[in-house]
Amino acid sequence: MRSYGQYCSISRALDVVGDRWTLLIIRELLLQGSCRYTDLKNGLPGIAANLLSNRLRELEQAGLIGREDAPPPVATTLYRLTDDGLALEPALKALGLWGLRYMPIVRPEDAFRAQWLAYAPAWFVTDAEPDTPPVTIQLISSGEHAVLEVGAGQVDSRIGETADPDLILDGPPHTVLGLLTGVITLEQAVQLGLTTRGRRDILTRLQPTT
Amino acid sequence: MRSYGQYCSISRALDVVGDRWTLLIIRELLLQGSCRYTDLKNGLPGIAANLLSNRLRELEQAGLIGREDAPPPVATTLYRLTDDGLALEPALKALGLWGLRYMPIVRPEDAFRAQWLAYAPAWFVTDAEPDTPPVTIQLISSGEHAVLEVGAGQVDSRIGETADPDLILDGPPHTVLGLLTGVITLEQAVQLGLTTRGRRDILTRLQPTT
DNA sequence: CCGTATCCGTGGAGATACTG
DNA sequence: CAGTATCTCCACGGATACGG
Repeated sequence: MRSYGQYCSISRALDVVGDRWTLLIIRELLLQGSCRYTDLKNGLPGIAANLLSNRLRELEQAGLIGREDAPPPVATTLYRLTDDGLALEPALKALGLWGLRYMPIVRPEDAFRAQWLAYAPAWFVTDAEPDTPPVTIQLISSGEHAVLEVGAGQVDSRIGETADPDLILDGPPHTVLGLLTGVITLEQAVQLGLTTRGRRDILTRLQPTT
Repeated sequence: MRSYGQYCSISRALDVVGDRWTLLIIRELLLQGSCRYTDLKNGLPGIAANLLSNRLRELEQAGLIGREDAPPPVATTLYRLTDDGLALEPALKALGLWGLRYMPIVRPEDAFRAQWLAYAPAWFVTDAEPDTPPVTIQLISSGEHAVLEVGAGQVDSRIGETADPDLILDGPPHTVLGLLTGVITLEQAVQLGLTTRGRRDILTRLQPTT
């Protein structure tokens, strides 16, 4: 990217990560951890193959990511964030928190991935009842699955399914995420197509970051 | 900007502010407050005039900035951030904090402005001795002037000059900002061209955000 | 003087096809 | 699977000219 040519830490940051797609590549590496080219491409629907290659090379030169050879069975290249790359997490969180205001806008053609279903509650929601026994919530949306573990004041998440969750939330992405992040009420979510099964009462534990 | 087409709050945020120059325009409006086209152009060295016009129009449509007519004497248009625009401050702070790691890299041709000298200590430094009487530091660098007020656990700043500061720091941008943000020591700063006048001892109050 | 509009050269983005 | 090569096209940047 062409430098802004300004002695300011914001413009210096954007000199490095201000290019199109760059911060989303960092996002995927944060969410997925060490992963392959194909995993990245899959987590970045819409990116061109050559652009992903270019960005990975640039990010490696900038020292934000590293490549390593995967263990024998697979024998491919794995990409992972360096410490400098990991240090972008607070910036991505702040940007994502700001972006929540646009999540009620529905664009049916938008792509959706399980890891995006998982990270939003983990990053933007806390457990308001730390002394109550932990509970598990199964999230289902657009065929993507994620599991929330709510307890000890924390909300943890992972992609996938769990047996015997305390609550199942199933509906279009904007209903599940809108409910969890506090931009719509349970009644509105149900109206918009959310179905629930299990202990609806535990939803009161979820406290969105403001 | 072309949408990323992903249902994720980070990509939604970047759909709005991910274009080149956009976040730097927000930065200037945050630092300068309500200001004129020319003030923005001056705070964004390197931007093309048409691009600034386009971005201002896009940002207005996105609801991040508003225009208002200035009071009679000047009779020009003033631009200011809306609440949605102001809400980007935490994201810019997080990005700027990350970008500090690149500030020791000296690029002599970089532009420099008083407001960038002012915001960095206010955003990234705290007062480690809240119960000690407040002190004033005059910063001078590349012909730009800023004043720091350190006290009550806070660091406030403004552009300009003050009479009778407790300390004057004068030197190249990377020495003044490097010293204040804790990336170099006083000895290193002096070695790199910083000159001081007054109470050097008050520098120990300044505690960089990690 | 303030702000916008136009023209043009260059480079990055995007789509597709292809290869080890 | 993991990229590379090629092509088209738009966005950016720079200069300049224009309207309030």
